[in-house]
Amino acid sequence: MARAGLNAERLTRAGADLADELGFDQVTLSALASRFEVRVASLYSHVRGSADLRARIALFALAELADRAADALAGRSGKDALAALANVYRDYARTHPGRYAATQLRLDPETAAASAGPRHAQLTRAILRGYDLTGTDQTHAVRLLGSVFHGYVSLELGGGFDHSAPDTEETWSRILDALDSLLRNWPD
Amino acid sequence: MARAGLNAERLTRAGADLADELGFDQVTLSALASRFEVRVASLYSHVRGSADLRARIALFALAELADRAADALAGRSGKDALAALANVYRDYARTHPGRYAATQLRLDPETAAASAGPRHAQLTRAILRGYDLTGTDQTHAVRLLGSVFHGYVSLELGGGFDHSAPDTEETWSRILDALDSLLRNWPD
DNA sequence: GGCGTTTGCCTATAGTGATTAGGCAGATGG
DNA sequence: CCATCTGCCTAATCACTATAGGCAAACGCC
Repeated sequence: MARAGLNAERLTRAGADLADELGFDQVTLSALASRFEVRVASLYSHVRGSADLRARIALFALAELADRAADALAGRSGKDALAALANVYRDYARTHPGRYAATQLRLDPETAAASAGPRHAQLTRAILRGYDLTGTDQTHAVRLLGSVFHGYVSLELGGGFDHSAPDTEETWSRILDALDSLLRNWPD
Repeated sequence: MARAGLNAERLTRAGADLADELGFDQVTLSALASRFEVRVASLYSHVRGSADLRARIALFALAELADRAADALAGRSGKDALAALANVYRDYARTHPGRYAATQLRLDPETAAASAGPRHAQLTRAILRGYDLTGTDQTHAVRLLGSVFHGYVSLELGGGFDHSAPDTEETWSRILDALDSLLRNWPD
């Protein structure tokens, strides 16, 4: 019987594709097995089960997103950097909704700490070098930016802004203006 | 055989409780049936199935949350109103994580339009009366506030702010200060 | 109070996905 | 070239969803 050449990484990537096509919660071992024309039980040699697969997809997506963010930030600063990072998140969510949904999976503490999650915080913090924030205000600002990016993107993706004018493109650009202005005039 | 007195509303409320206890995606007809000491098939007389139950829980939670928001806003304006609304969302998510997760369920367009979703937008817009924003800037600000509230609350709930100092209480209060300041000095 | 109708909850059955145990054969290495 | 390993298999079990059809409790009417 011909071997399919499965391994955890190929399964994870295929699972991520499946997530983008069907939605993250439609990622099943059955669907994945069909894709490789293999029996479901065969997957258990490579991943521990359904939960493990999802966690792997989440880690993969977090890392991929952090890589794109790092690329986008290279050579930029100030508002330019702010917009670049924000757009990476938004574009990623729009082009890879399943992968983006995966990044929101709750990981257990050790896994989360070893994930690319902290890199995201670092990248956001890097943006603040172009602004005049010190001490704990930096952390507050990192959290605010994370909240806005994640909140906006997930509301837009979830259709929360449908059925209301004006279009989201304009709002997005005005929000970036507002954040830039806020960071330049951060209140004590 | 004694009747259990089931109906859609009791099932929805019990489902919401189940969501808070086990997580929204652990809400199953099986678990709900056990809770009422009834067979799973019996639930189908009251809800169309699992998806219908989840949608009902989502609508219930959206309405409950809008009611609390409306209560909290009564008699307040300016930053006082901003903080009151923000805290309603945050407190709801912390005390009722399953219900809060339910509010993020993607509803089909007609259902969404008939839900309490638009009321949330209206309540947020009401806050802006205390600030000097006109025309489309109001909509942009509504979306920004929605993004921050939802983003912060879901990151905090998802553990995204664990393992990093300072505590989230301080960040939350500083974010409210920052939003108030931003709304008072909204850039053109 | 009896009686027909409604309706609430039941049993039975079937389909899908997750998971584990154990087997066979293709790949690998001395 | 044979022993071992390992990749994928079949088979079986369990949980949840869903539908069809049945029985009896509740209800309304006289």
